[in-house]
Amino acid sequence: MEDKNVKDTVRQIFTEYLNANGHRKTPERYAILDTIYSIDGHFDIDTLYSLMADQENFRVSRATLYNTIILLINARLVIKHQFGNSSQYEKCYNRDTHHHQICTQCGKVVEFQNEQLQQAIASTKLSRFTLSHYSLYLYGLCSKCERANRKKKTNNQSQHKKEK
Amino acid sequence: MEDKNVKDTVRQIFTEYLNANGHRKTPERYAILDTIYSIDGHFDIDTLYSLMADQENFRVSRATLYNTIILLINARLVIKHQFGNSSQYEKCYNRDTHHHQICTQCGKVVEFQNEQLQQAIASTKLSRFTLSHYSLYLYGLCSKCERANRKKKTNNQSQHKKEK
DNA sequence: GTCAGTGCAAACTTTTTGCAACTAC
DNA sequence: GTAGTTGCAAAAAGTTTGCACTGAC
Repeated sequence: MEDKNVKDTVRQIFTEYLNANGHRKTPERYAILDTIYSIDGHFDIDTLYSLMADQENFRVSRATLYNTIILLINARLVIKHQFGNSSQYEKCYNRDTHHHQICTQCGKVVEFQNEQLQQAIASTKLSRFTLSHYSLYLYGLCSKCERANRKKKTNNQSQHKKEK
Repeated sequence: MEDKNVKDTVRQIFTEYLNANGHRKTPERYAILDTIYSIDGHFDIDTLYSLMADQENFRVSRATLYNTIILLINARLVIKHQFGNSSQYEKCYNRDTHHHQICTQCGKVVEFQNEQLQQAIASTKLSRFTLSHYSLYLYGLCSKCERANRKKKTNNQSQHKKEK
């Protein structure tokens, strides 16, 4: 039931945000918010689009998704990431701060937490800037790809020898 | 002349990279590398394209720019960022590690350095992952936009009062 | 001489925009 | 009733791809 509470809370936050900014409270907007808060991890617009069509049987256009997600970002209920080709989003209310570890080869994204890192970032003094949120992306090779590369390299070398 | 040295060095690193991977050493590739290393800060493909056309009077197609920049990334001479709409790149040889402060309103990007942050990130223990590089983006409002917003908000409120 | 690399244009993908229809207020 | 929203389709923006030609090896 924890989950239901979160959904109710974010709906309320969204309502307040819409009121405060003179936006209308349309069913589309709430349906989008609900769907997003039932997704774990990252998603892009296309995934969200299919998900809503399939599960919620509430069809919204892509244009509306783009419009609404901007509102949700401003309401601090969603954050936007930009790894890979398309923008990725994720819910951010009641979520622990986390960082992203991205494999430059296979594109796999792993989230991790690190108290010390968070602390270091939060305590950074910024001049003439009001921090709202941050993203830390660590790029590198996941163990799987690293192993694959080692294997490939060995093969290449033996091939080179053969050629010569 | 420091600058010339850097350009020579990166050209050499690139040559080694191309040799090691069986790629050809075309004039286009070196012209692109040279142009990139004469740019301070970030650039996108389009900027690079115009810059080469205007200044270096060496015309290369966008396709070649995309191809070459992938090689440069692999050679660790360029890194890729993804804020805003188009991918941003920057040279990375002989540059101090720095972080990015991005205004969510006007899109302005400011670089800054912070020893403590760097240390914290570098010393983070990662499981099953080989770190190659990282990006820290701090999102928020620059002082200019913040001031503008305050002004706007005040105006809106007085307008509301009038309407009522 | 060969094949990787290039330029060009077309294709593709993601996001934005213009406009008519709709509906929350 | 009216102005903010929506859906749709077209357009824009960024990137990738196919193909014929070129030039590095």
